[in-house]
Formats: sequence, structure tokens, C-alpha cells
Amino acid sequence: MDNRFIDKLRNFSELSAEAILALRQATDHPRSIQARRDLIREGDRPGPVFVILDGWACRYKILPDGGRQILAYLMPGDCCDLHVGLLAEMDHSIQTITSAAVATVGRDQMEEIFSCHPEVGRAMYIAQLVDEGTMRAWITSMGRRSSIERVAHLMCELYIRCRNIGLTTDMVVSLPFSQILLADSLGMTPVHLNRVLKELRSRGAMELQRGKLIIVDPKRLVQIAGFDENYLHRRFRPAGESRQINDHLDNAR
Amino acid sequence: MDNRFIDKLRNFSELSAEAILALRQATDHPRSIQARRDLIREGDRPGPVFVILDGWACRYKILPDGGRQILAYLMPGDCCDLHVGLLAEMDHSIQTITSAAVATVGRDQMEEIFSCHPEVGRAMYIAQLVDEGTMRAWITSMGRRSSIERVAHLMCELYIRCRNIGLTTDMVVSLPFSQILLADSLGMTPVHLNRVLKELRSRGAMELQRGKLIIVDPKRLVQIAGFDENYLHRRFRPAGESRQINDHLDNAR
DNA sequence: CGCTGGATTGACTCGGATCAAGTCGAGTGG
DNA sequence: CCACTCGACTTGATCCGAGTCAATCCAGCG
Repeated sequence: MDNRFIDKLRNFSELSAEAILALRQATDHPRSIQARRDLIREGDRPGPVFVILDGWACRYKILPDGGRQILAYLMPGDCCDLHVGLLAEMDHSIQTITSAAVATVGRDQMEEIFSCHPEVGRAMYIAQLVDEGTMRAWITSMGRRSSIERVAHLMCELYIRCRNIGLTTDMVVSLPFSQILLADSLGMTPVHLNRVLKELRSRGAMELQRGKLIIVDPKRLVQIAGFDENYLHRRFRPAGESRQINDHLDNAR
Repeated sequence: MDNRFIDKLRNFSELSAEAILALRQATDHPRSIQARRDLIREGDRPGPVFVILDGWACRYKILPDGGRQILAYLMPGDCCDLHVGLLAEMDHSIQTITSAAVATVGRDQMEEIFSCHPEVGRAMYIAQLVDEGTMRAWITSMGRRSSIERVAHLMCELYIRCRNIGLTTDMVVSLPFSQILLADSLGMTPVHLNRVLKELRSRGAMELQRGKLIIVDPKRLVQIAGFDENYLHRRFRPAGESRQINDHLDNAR
């Protein structure tokens, strides 16, 4: 049985067989959660660690005026907040986008795994550093990129992340996001996002249709986005056949 | 002799006398660095941990077109990247804004302190979580706030952070930032920032003049910004007389 | 078969960028 | 002590990207 969480951590740090077993046990009985359900809300006391094993989720904030800003996408293998309760309350909410399989690991259990298998803590720490790099890239996008660059950049990121965990091997990837959701990620209106997508389509760079992202011309997309994947710190991926398709994007720069 | 780094960590976690001594020794001989000097650049291998003891610095990224995006401000007590070399390369640069006193703590030394005094690691981990919360607030600002809200929000944040470390006790704080720097933080042009500052002045909310931020009407400023300081997680601050002035902002909501 | 929420398109408006002149203040050198 | 210089700050005029408002289209679904 595959467990993308463990796969991801193994990319970051060598894990002992015992560590893997412990992680497998901790995440073996995920709950099945419907789409658009909050896992935790801003203001809540951080609870267990959530591990997404299947499906998509997002971090977000709601503003006083009702506006919503998506802060990060969580995909299979990602986990929310090894906060382990260090902070008194959540400064944002987390919600499923699609129906999802989510394991909840109690804090005490997580602590025990960390102390028995320090390499797990190390791997999760690296994962967090990568997430931080991603946030910095988002800030940069919102501040200094035009809307078409921003859209292209996000699509590059999502595509690479999907590839990294083996969700695709060609230039198509399932991306079940509404345009409203994407607009809330990119700081633009759904109307304008729609027009930008049209423009990207007409330039022959990419298409987004019925939950599917199709990279038509990786080279062009990367060039439009000004995409440099260094912030995703793939350095930790094992070498292997899966590299070759990333190279499509790499070489296109 | 004051050491704002230690002060800050003590807010987050009880530190033993030995831990404090070890930290003091590690940061006792800061280098004096001129304004506008890079401490480390995007692409570099992460080196030692930098601890800002005096002055200001910032994280930033440069885009292909030459644009710059400020990602975070580092003030006395902040430290950059207990990365401890987990990542292969920096995804952004760090530069001093003013002349600054910066201690560099070698990775091995940092590791030793962590293993001898786990509470130090804990405190630094909390500091990092707060920094993440700040990044999320920035993403939210850039994505969903108007320019005047964004400016007001940043000023609220900087003011509170200065207050938290005792840089001010009234409504004035020294903020030696050029408008160009601020514009690069907020994703706007210096010209437009200038007009927004004028507007904030004319609304009687705040003034920014010759490196000094003056909060004229905290209530109004907070209201313009839609500021909620929960993301700064002050929960960890010790209670004390210093609270009363934060309350000016708190109550204004 | 009508309902509903997302996607798409058009018309119009407006916030913020761009371009272009100044102005001001702190150094610097004569 | 004053003229010169160089940044940074200000202000005005104009332009354009993106928001707003409003119809319409479309697919999935009870």
C-alpha cells in the first residue's frame, strides 16, 4: 500500500525500517473527509498533526470584508503543522478542496516518533523549510509579477510538485481547482483569471479544462512565468528516471 | 549588557542559566556591518546562523527583470535560518538595511547548544513559526488588501514588533527605511507609496518622516489596516507593564 | 426539466503604474 | 561658507491592467 507521506519524507532523509513502520502505523487509518470541510480554523488551538494521504487541501485566511486569500496548497504527502502545539492558536484555517484521506496523528504520538527516530523530525523540518520557500515565492509573485506571469508561475509550481510525488509522468495533471479558488490564491478576480487563462491558451502555453492542467509548451510557460524552481529545493529528490521529465522544464529556461 | 536575541528567546521558552550563558558566549562578539551589505545571497550554500543584535536587515529576492521583492524584515533579536545547512542552497538573499551588529554562530556550535539545551531549539522553533505567520500575513496583504490597507498593515506590524522588543514605549518609533525599500516590500511603486503616505497623513492616522514612524491615531490606523495581530503570536510575551501600550492598538479594533 | 454554481464574455470604471519635472537635504569640495 | 552633486522625496499628467457589474452559457444533478 502506498503512503505518499512516507515517500516524501524518505526523499528528505534516510529513514530506518523502524521509523517507517512507526510512521505507517501512525497514518494507517486515515479518515475520509468530504470536499470543502475545514480541518481546523483560525483561532482554534492547534490539535493533532494532519497528514494528507489523498486529495487536496489548502491553507487560507478570511478578511474582515469577506475576501479570502489562499496561502498554500496541500497535496498528498503534505502535512499541516508539526506545530505540535507550540503556538497558542491558529493564525489561519485549513480546508479540504476535494474529498480527501487525512490521517490525524496525536501530538504525543508524534513526539514519541521524533524522539525514537530523530531522522523523522529532520525530514519533516526540511519539508517545512521547503514550504517556507514556497511562501516566499508566493510573496514575490504577488508583489512583483504581472497577472499572467503569476498564473503561469503557480501552474509551473503545481505541475512540478505533482511530478515530484509521481502524480503524473507526462504533461497532463489532474488539478480539480475551480477558477474561483485559483483567483483567491493569486490575488485576482475570477473574471480576470478567466481572461488570463484564455490568453495562456491562445499563446499555446497551457490549458486548464475540467479539472485538468495541460502543459502545452513547457518552454513557453516557464518563460512567461520567469520560473526558477530553486525554491522547491528538489536537491533532495533521489536521482532516477523520474528526472527526465522535470528536465523538460529545467531546460526550457 | 543587553542581548535582544536572548531576550526574545526567553519570551518563548524558559531558559536555564547555562543556556543563557552559552548563547551569550556564542553571540558575544558581533561583527559590525555597514548598511546595504549582503550577508548571504540567493544560490549560496547556507553558512552560519546570523543573529541580528542591532540594526535592521531584510530578506529579498531579485527578479529576472531587475525588480526586487522584500520578503521579511529582520530586527534586533531576529536570526536568519537555523537552516543549519539542511537545504542545499539559499532561495533568497539577506541584506543589511542600516549598519548593524551581526553575530555569526557556526553550525556545529549551534548544534551543540541545541543538544545541551533543548529549550533553546524549542524557542528558536517558535520564533520560526511566528516568522511563518508573518509571511502568511504578507501574502494576505498583497493578495487582498488595497494599497492603503497594505501600508497601514505593515506599519502596524512593524510598530508592534518594535514595541515587543522594547524599541519604543510611546507612539513614535525609529524606522530608517527609504520609501523605495517600503515600496519593494509592498508590491507597489515608490511614487504611489508616497501618495498613500500622504493620504494616511491627511487622514490623521500616521506620519513617516526622516526615518521616524509616528502613530498619530492608533485606532484609525488599525481600522484602516484591518489589523489583527493574532499572527504575531504575542501569546508568548510575559505579562508586564509593557502591555498597556499594545492595548492602545488592541482596543482599537 | 428546472436549478445551481462555475465558466465565459462584454462594457465600463478606477486604482495604481508610468513618465516627467521639480524640490529638498545631506554630503563634498573649493 | 557656499556651490555642486546625488539620492530620495513630491507632485502632476497620462495610460493601462485589472476590478466591477451584468448577461449568458453550460454541465451536473436532484
